[in-house]
Amino acid sequence: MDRSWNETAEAPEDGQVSYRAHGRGRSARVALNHMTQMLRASRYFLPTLRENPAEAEAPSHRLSLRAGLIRSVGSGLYTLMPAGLRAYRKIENIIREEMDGIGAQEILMPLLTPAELWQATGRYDLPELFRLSDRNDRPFVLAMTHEETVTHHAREINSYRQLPQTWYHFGLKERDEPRPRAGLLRVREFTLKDSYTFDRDQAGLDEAYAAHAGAYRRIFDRCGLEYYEVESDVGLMGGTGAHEYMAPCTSGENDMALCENGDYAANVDVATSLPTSPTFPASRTAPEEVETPGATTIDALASMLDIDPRATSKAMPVVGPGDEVVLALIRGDHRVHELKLQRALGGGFRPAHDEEIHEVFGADGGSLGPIGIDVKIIADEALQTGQFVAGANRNGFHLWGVEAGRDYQPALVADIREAETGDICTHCGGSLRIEPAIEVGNIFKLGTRYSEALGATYLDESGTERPIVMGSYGIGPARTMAAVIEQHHDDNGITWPKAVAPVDVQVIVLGAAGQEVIDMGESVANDVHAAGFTVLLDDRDQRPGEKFADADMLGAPIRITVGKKSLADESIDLRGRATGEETRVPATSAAEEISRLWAAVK
RNA sequence: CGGGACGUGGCGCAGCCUGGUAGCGCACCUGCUUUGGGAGCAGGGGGUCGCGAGUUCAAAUCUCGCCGUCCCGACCA
Repeated sequence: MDRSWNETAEAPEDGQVSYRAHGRGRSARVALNHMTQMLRASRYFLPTLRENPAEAEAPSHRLSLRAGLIRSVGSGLYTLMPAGLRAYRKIENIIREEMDGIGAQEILMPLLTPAELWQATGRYDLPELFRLSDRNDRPFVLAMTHEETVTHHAREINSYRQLPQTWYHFGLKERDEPRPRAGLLRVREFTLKDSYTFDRDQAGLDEAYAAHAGAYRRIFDRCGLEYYEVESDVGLMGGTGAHEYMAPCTSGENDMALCENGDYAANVDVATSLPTSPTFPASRTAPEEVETPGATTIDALASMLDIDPRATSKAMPVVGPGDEVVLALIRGDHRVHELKLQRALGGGFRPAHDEEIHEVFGADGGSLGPIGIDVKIIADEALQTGQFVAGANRNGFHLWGVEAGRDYQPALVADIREAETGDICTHCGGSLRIEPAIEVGNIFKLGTRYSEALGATYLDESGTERPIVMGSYGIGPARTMAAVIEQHHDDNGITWPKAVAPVDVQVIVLGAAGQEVIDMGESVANDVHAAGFTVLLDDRDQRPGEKFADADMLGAPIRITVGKKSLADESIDLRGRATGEETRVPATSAAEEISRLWAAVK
């Protein structure tokens, strides 16, 4: 068998009893994993749209609505319609197989959760958390993730002999998102495959983590997704390491830095890179004042002095932790990355107000610099070498030749700038580019935060009580489905990878061509179905154009056309959705030809 | 939470400025013709114009309030 792996169990030669799904009183073909079916468009609820829905902009959002895969119930709330659920189940099955493959055990935890568990971990007050009460006023939450619940269960683990464990489930999550967007890409309710590992120590966690990374790569590979495994910020959860699986697409919410040579990929929140080198003006032995009337922007300054904007520095006064005014200093052409600066400051910050700036610097924004002031300076790494033109802290003036270490002493030199396209890869010297991507999965070394908070401990060989070392891992199957659509579509609709397509083959019977053509279409569809494929037979009384358009929209990997022409020479037309290649084959060899073509399509 | 836009049959929209019969295209139902890339003709069904107040003889239209939706940003275990 050269079909995708999860389908061997459904092949006709497996000897299973075959039922037929459609039509009362008839039989449906049932297999262990999922059914291959013979679906009839005349009876299948596939509400395709002829026009673009006004509310949908992202390609996956637009196409899932137009192909009849999803319908909205409210902001960030979607129903998967029959065809949408079929694709979703394909992805779910792939995930389940790979999780089982690394020895993970499937469980199912409730959505409704006693508030105590969340109070115990200090997460009860998260703004995204839906809170509610029962009739006796007992507080509950709708789980937005299941660390609390799973750790509650891990309290039953007592001995090192019971470790390691890996548990997973496909569970609903509820999140009061500030802004749901783009169809399935960011929603308020969704099913997450979340898994949790329990180990004795960091080494065990490292192993579990690596196993998950392997499984995740296989999952996304099988789904036909282009993705990058990138280091990510451990965020508010703390923890000792994390990666995200990022699928590049125009609708992506995160920016990634990618090396042209493929040896570096990171979320810009944590990306490190080297800036391109400026062309410096003649160096000075000491800072030298220059009049720059009205030049309060880097562009204006650079053109007035006729210098490379990269040879300037830019000052951003902020009020950091402890209400202290701090000067963040970066190169003129760079942008401060807020999260990085926040990490360097050790807490949140806000831009300083105009009055605060004037009081501390004696000058206004646009003329600020690091010299002659009594303020803590955080300088970006890019300013370490070279002489830069900096603000003089005197309106209308700048300084030539300002050098870190010689002319001012930064309290801290740190990477606080946004990586940008054109930066140099620290690994290989290649060129980096920035691309948007959507996060389809993440893996996270939690450590002992939850086990300590909830008292999930075990006794080691020496009888010492230790907290269980945990990891958590998530994949959103519906978001993955949306990401697949983002990456696999054209002007006419979705071009599904075969492993996740809602149906394998669509058979179009053209027009009211008469009973003979209909019979031929039925016969071909039955043959192909019997060969182990899910078939959608378009037996509707519709115009050819509409049937072709719907077929393109839904995007089954292979389309078969049966029409008048077929009667003449007993032939049918096979067309690959993604390639558009069409071939004419004898109708009697349909099943055989489809199997052959199937092996070739992606 | 800040900024912007929108809410009128299932879908896409016009009408609103300048108050007076709720309209168009698609879809839907019936009949006839048609059928290899979203048909034609004829007939037909379907709308508390988001909700609530107010102004007015009269409100889809003007005023105020609320709700909802989308987009940008902030945020995002």
